Order: sequence, then C-alpha cells, then structure tokens
Amino acid sequence: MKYLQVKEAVLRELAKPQPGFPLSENQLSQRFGVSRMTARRALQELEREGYLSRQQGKGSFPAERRFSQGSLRVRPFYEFAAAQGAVPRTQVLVAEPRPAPAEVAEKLGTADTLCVRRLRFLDEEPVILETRYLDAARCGAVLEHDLTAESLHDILVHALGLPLTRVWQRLGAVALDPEVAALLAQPAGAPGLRLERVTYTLQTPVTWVEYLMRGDRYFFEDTFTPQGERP
Amino acid sequence: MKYLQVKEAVLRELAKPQPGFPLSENQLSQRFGVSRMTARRALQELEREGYLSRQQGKGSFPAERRFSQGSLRVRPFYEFAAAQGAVPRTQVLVAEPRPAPAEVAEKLGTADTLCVRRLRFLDEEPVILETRYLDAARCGAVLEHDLTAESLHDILVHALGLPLTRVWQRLGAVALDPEVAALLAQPAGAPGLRLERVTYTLQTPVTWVEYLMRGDRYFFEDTFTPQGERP
DNA sequence: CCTCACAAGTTGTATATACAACCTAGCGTG
DNA sequence: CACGCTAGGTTGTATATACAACTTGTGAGG
Repeated sequence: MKYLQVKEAVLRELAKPQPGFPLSENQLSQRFGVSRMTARRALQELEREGYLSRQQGKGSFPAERRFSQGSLRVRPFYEFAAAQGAVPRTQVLVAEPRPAPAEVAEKLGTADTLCVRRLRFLDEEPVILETRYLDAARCGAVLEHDLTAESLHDILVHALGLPLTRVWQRLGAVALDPEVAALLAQPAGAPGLRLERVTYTLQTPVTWVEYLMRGDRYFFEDTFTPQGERP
Repeated sequence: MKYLQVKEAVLRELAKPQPGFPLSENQLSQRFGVSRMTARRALQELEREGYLSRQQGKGSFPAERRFSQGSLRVRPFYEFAAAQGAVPRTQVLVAEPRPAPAEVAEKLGTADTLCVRRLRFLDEEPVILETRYLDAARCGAVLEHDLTAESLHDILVHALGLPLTRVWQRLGAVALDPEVAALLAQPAGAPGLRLERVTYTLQTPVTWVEYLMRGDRYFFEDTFTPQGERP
C-alpha cells in the first residue's frame, strides 16, 4: 500500500506549522521512490478528503480549511423509526386532486396539483404531519398507489420513473398552530420543526412538501468526522 | 473524455428496467474500445457517486438505491451572515472558569471547565445565543483570545493545535425559556432551534456547545443533488 | 457423496509512457 | 516600456502491462 504511506507523509507535512508547498506529483514520486501514478493517487485522495486543493498547471496546495460545521442527515421516516426501535405507522388524511395554495403554486410553477396529507406515528404517537403537493400532469398515477406504504420517494422514482435530480430544502422552528397541534396531540403554540422541500426532475419542480414535526419527539442527530476520515 | 462517455453509457444501462449485470472492467473496455484503466475510472467514479457497488473478485453491480433524503449543512455564523447580506456582531456575555452543569460534565467527562457565553447579532438583531463549556485542562489559553472574533473553531484548531476528529450533534425545536427569550428579544415560549454539539479530539471530548436560535430568523437551507452530480 | 484444489474471472495495486491542457516566469522583440 | 511568446513545470487523460488479492464454479480424487 505505497499510496497510503505517501498519504500519511503528506498529512504529516500538512500538520507542520510551516509546510513546504506546493507539492507536485513528480517531486513526491522521486522522494518516496514510487511512480508518478502512485503519488498522483495519494494526492487525489487527499483532495477528495478535503486536505488538498489541486490546480492544473499550478500544483497541490493545502486546502482552505473550511470548517464546515458539518451536516445533518435527513433520514427517511422508516429509517428514523428503526433507529428509535419504534413501530411506524402512516395514516392518510388527504389524497385527492386539489389546487395548491398560491405560495406553493408559485414554487411549483402550476396550481394543477394533487394533495397528499399524511400523519405518521411512532408507537401510535403522532410525530410528523406531512403535507404535499404534486404536479398533477406528471404524478397523476400516484393516487393509485398505496400511500400508507412508507416511501413516496420510491413511488415517484420507481413506479413513475422520475429521476429526482435536485432538491431544495429549508429547516426551521415554528410554533404549531392549533389545527396542526391537535393532529400531533400537542398544545397549541408548542414548538415544532418545519422542513420545507421542493424536488426537481430535470430543472422542473415536481413536488413540494412540508413536514411538521413535534419538537419533543423528533431530532436530527449525527456524528461525523470533519474533512473526511483520517487514514 | 472517453471515461465520461463510458460513464454515460453505463448510466443509460442502469436506467433500463432490466439492466444486464454484473459489469466488468474488461467487458466495458472491449465494448467501447478503451483501455481497462479507462473503463476502471468510469466505474470507480460511478461507485463514488453512489450508482454502483463494486466488489473485488465479483464485479460491479447497481447500488442499492439509498434514498437518503439529503443533508443540511451547518454553516459557520459569519458564512450565514454573508449569505444573508447582513452585518454580524458578537457580544461576549461570559468568559471565565465555571464548572459545567451535571448533564454537560457527564458528556465532557470532567466538570473542570471554562464557560463561554456569546450572543450573536445580525444587523444588530440578536439571533443566536451560544453557551459553551471547554475542558479547562486543554483549552485554558482560549480566554486569552479575542472571543468577539468570529470563529472559536479557528482558535481551537489553529492557536491550540487541537485536531477536531469527531463531532456529535443534535438539532431540535424548543420553546425559548424566559431568560433566553429576553436575550433574543423574543416573547417567552417562542419557538427556537436548538443545536447541541460535542466535539472530540482523538476520542476525548473537548467542548460542549448549545446554540439557541430564533425560529423567526434562523434557517438551515440547502440545495443538493441526490447521489452525486449527474455528469 | 463430499472435499479439496485449481482455473477463470474479477477488482486492487503499481509501474512506465505519452501526450494534452494549463499556468507562470522570464526573455526577447517591437 | 509594453507586449507577446516560448520554455518549463504542473495536473489531466489515456494506454499497456504485470502481479496480487479475492470470489466462484468446476472437476478430480478421496
């Protein structure tokens, strides 16, 4: 595993207070007695892991330390349920053609939509209220499927063959309004997480969805290692 | 760019209802008249992008579609400010040795801690209250730095030379209690985002931090493409 | 029938080579 | 002085080769 040894050497160099840069593939290959392709592989992996930045014609430099504070994975509901060791259930409240409200219609580019509203339980406790609008022209067949099944994602991608190429989403905290609070068995005004999401297939929006989650039951939890794993 | 052509061809194959698998590097190289190394590169990139799963001795297969619902990046405060086009400011409320409360001490493995509490403004509006405990044995020098500067991350990593190797974090929604609400200029009980985080250096926890964010001003927003970019 | 060994096919690692694309510094010429 | 171009260094792409490590099926031998 020569390329691993080169990687480690470069990492040690990187840790020095005054690293000697830029590095080059040829320089490394000579210093460690390996071929250029092997040195190249080491540098490429270090770039992918966020340690180096490489530029054609210039060389390899230490990456701007980004200090991205990490990321929070959004897990599918059934995965979340499994992690909690809880039994999931889905109740369909609405599944019918219904025009989207103005703000949603604007984001979808049409008001000719289907509406699906589902309440999701963990161990018979309501946790998430999902409200979704789908472009009727593209997703008409959705209503023929069993919406108590877990994944609407699956239906869209597999059954309808819509590649989901882009997602926009936004997460915030809100006070649950009385109607929603009642569905989630919470007092009006209780805090909740709100995740809004628009999914695109080939530049055109297909579905808008809002998840309202009970603040006392739903969390996003993650552990990760900044800038890729240490070798 | 032959490897890109091979990638596209494999992606088209992947989209068929009944794809012919497993693929192999030799097979592809013959079919497209390229070298094995070129076919190899195409398959490797498709694996990294989540389309394929490769196993030594067996071959390359379509990946289990994961449908990870994506991830929310947590941006450093000054980056968030820049994105909003707002002027950031930091006010230090507390910066002194202070023992951590029991729940925090348990997570840090010590109660010999420093406490830093900072209020962060966007355009002179309070948005985030940060409460942090640091292992005093490792971070004593922190108090000598200018804590109104933007990044405590930078201080820990650069000035103290602590590699941050692991992060655990959890995000939820809470009702702001009266004391916090007052600091954030919100009515008591208003909804807020709460991000709790423990950062490790080499398996041992170094700092615990809680961010309380105004629900009406702070969001996590992202766009991304599921399973890597389309070529 | 069972078991072991081997062969064939696969990916992983390493090397050598060639040329293309790109960047920069410096030199020459106008 | 200013401009352009060239030379040398860098990464990017592509190929050919060799062997190691792993998986699976098959066939020989007990």
